[in-house]
Amino acid sequence: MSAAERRSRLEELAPELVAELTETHEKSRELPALEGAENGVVMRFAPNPSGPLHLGHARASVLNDYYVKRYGGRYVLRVEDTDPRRVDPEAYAMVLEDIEWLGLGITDIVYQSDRLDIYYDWCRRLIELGGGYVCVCDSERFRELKLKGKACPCRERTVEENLELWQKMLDQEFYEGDATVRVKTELDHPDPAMRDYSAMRIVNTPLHPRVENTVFPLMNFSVAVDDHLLGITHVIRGKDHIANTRRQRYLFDYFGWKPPVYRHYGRMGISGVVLSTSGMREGIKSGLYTGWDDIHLGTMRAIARRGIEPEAVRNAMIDIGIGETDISFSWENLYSRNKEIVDPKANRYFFVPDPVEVTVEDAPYREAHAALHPGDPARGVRTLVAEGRILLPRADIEGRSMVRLKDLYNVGIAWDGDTPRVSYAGDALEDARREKAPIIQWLPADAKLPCTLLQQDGTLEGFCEPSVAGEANRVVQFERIGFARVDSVEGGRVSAYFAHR
RNA sequence: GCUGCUAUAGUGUAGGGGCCAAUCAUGUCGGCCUUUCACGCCGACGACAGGGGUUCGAAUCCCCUUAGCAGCACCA
Repeated sequence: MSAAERRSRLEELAPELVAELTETHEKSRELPALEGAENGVVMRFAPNPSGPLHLGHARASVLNDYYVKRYGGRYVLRVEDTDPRRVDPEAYAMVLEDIEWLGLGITDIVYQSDRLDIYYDWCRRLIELGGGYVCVCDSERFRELKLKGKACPCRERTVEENLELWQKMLDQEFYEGDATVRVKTELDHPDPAMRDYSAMRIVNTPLHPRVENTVFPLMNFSVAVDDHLLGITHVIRGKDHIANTRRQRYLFDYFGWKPPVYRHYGRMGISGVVLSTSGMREGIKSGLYTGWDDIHLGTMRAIARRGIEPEAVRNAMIDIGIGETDISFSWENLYSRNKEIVDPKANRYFFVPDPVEVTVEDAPYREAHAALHPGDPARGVRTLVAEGRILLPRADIEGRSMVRLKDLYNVGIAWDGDTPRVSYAGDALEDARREKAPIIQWLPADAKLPCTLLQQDGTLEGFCEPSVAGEANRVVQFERIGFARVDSVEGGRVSAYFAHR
C-alpha cells in the first residue's frame, strides 16, 4: 500500500488516529546501547581546568551524562589538573559553574592534584613489576632512538636502581626535563607513538596553584589509574584519544585490571566561533574579546549569554551522538533546538531598529493591545498608546506607500525625497491586506527605551518597548526580528543579545 | 611518512544482507493559518564517495582507489 492508500484506509477505519500519522516524533533519539551497561554505569567527565567549558566539552559531558541518566549510576567529575602550565586557578570555579548550567548529573568530584600520592604509589608498583623505568635521556635523544625502535640505556637498569632514581625524582634531586618515568611497551611496536611512553615528569615552574609537588603524572598514567580506582565502567571521548586508550591498556595489563568500555566519537568541526583556550585567552587580554562570555567565543557562557538554553545544547549534542565520523557542528540545528524551547516561553515585543520618528497626520488617539504571546492569550497584552508621534523602522518603510502598524492602524507614506510624510489611512486590516502592505512593528515616540541589539556580525541600535525592562536575563522575541536575550537594563538603556530568528 | 579510524541529502542522523526506488530532524522553496518574515500545518527538493568482487539478493560483507580525520610530546 502506498502512503496515500494507507492514510485513506486509516481514515475509514479509525479517523481519530490519523493525526498520529503526522505527529512529529521529536522525543530525543535513542543513542546506541552501551555493552555491559544494563546494571548501571560509572562514567566521568574529565576536563582540564585551563578555561571555561566550550562546545567541545559540551559534547563530551552531555554524551556521558546521557548514558549515566539512561542506565543509572555515578557520574564523576574528574578535574585533570596535572599540568601546572595548563591550569588557570580561576578555571576551577568556571568549570563548576558551566557544569551546573548544563545541568549535568555529577555525583562525585575529584581533583587529580589531590591524588598525587596515589599516582606515586602506583608508579612505584609499576617499576617493581618491571613495567616502568626512570629515563634520564634527553628527550630529543630518546625520540631518535624510539623512531629507530631502539632501547635507551636507561631501559636496562634493575628494579632497585629504578626505584632509587624514582625516589630521587620525588626528592627533587632532578630538575625539570632531566628525568621521566617511562612505561615499557614493545620497542618494535608498529606505531612509534606507543613505544615506551612517559608516565611521570617533573615540572618546576610554574608552581601548581593547589599543591607544592613537582612530580606530576602524564595523563595516560593518571587516567588509567583513576579509571580503575574510581570504578569507571564506560568512557565516551573523542577519537583524538584512541592512541591514549591503547597506551593506557598497557597499564591495565601490567596491573591486571579490567579496562572500561571505550567509545570514541569523531572530530567535530565548529565554525564561526573561537574555541582554543589559548586563542580566547589572548584575545581577551588584547581586548579583542570582552571576556570569556564574548559572543564571538564558543564557550558555554558565551552561548548562554546569547540566549541559548542548556536543554537546547543538550538536545543538539544527543542529536549528534557518538558516531565515529567527523562532523561539522551545525549552528542551524542548535538554533532550531533552542527555538522549540524558547518560542513557547518568550514574550513578544516591538524593537524598532534604525528608527525614523514621524508625526502621523490626522492620527486618531488609539491604544494598541498586542499579545505578549499569540499562542497564550492568558499571558495578557502590552498596551501602547499612539497619539501621533511614532517611531518606525527605516528599512521597513523605505520605498513603501503604505504599511500597517501592527495592532494599530494603516498609514500611507508619501515620499518627499528621503523624507516620509506619514498619514493615517484607516483601521481596516483588509485594506492593508488588499494593498499588500506589510504589517510592521512601531513604537510611541514618548514611550520607548533605547535598545542595543548585539549580534555576532554587528550591532543594531534602536528602541524597544518600555516593558522589556522587566525581562532582564530572559529571552524575548522581537517581532519580525528574532529571539534575543535581554542582557542588561541599566540607566534606562536595554542591551540585548541576538540569539537567532 | 608511519599507525589507526571513518565515509548515507546543504547540515546532523537512522539503517549492520531481502521489510530501503533508504528514516527522522534541520535547511531551502512553495502553500495554508496568522494583525510577526515567529509558531503550527500541508507539500516539494535533496544522499548510500568511486570501482571491483562475494551472493539468488549489497547502503549493509570483502578488496582496491579516493577523501577526511586522529595520533606519532617529559599537553589533556
